[in-house]
Amino acid sequence: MSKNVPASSVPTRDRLLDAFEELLVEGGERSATLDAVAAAAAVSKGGLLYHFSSKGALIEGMLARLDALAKEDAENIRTAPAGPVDYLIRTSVHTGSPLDRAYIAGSRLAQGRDPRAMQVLGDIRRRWLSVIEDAVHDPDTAEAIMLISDGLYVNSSLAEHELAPQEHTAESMTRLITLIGRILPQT
Amino acid sequence: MSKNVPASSVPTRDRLLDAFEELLVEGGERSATLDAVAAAAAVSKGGLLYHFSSKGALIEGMLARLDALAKEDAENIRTAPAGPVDYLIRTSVHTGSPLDRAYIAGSRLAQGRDPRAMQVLGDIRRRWLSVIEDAVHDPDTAEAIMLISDGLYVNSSLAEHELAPQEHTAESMTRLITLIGRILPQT
DNA sequence: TTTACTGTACCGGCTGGACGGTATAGTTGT
DNA sequence: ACAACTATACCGTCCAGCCGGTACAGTAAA
Repeated sequence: MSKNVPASSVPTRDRLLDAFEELLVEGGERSATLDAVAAAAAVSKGGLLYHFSSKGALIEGMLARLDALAKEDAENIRTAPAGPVDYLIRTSVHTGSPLDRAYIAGSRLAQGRDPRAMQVLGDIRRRWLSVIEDAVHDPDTAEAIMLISDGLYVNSSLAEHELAPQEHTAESMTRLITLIGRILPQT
Repeated sequence: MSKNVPASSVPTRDRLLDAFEELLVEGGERSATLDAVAAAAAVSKGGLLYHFSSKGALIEGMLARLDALAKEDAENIRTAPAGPVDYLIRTSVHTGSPLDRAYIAGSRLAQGRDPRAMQVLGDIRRRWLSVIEDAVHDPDTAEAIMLISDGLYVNSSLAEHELAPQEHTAESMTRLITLIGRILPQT
């Protein structure tokens, strides 16, 4: 009955957050019930409520972790060797990174009209846009690049589970970035 | 012989579909319950189930109408006086048109992982992409334009109810279209 | 033209299951 | 001893789907 598995090197709290995100990504808001989250994290329902006293607390915990990851990422974008635009576009297709998963999970909640999730996602986008604006020195160009990034995210999200409208391969991303080069202000 | 109810010139079936879409758009998947749909359409629950024998049937009815609207729209894009790209981009921000509403409603279901909704949305996107490809004669450029369109849709959807990351005005759309002009293959 | 019947459109109460949350008694590792 | 759980039972609410009605329009034979 006991899980003495060494898998529990990860704290239960984080495993619960991971399970919550996974359920949101795979099955949408409706499937992410407290019972399901507890089961997926191999924790009893009581155990879940020990760490997060309500579903709202679970959501806030998840959004807080997303926000922290996004802050790190903004710094990665700013200091990327190949440049912010290259980095942003390439990381806009899902790689299965913690930030990816957390971001999609947050999107699911935002689609469910959760105001906290909408707030956090809005903040993250503003942060990214600001970094790109600093890099390209033109608001309209920055906005266009952000739109492409947004589009990639959405498509990647739909494509994740079969039936992609189009594969976004490394080569196609390179061609896309070349194309974006044409809208950058001439230096 | 006249209808004693002049207000409901719209058939009940369509009013139910309208109400379903509205609830999906405004409140997400969770709020679009059968009771809520019936109430919003000023019909009893029994009346709803007379027209749509299950929630699945309601979803399928909504998606069928969306698909029909999208087919008309693809034709509008192809034959637009200002050109397909101009038309596609300008109609990617929400105007409150029936297609807009239906499309967002479909997106909500797709985020909830409904395979029928994902299928329909995928078909629609492929149709649009195909029209743009015919217009710009380059797959990569067409894909980039579609990504911007996707991005506009998502942002418009988040912006709809307060807290837009950025207003998308008529002027900013014109500037965006000018920018897109730079990635078109030289003629 | 009355009576009997049929189909369409709709009402509203009910049930069973799922979900969020509470409670509580017991267990395990440090 | 205390924190970190497990296990189980329970409550109120919400929801999808079901069912027994009602109202009425048309139709058709007597």
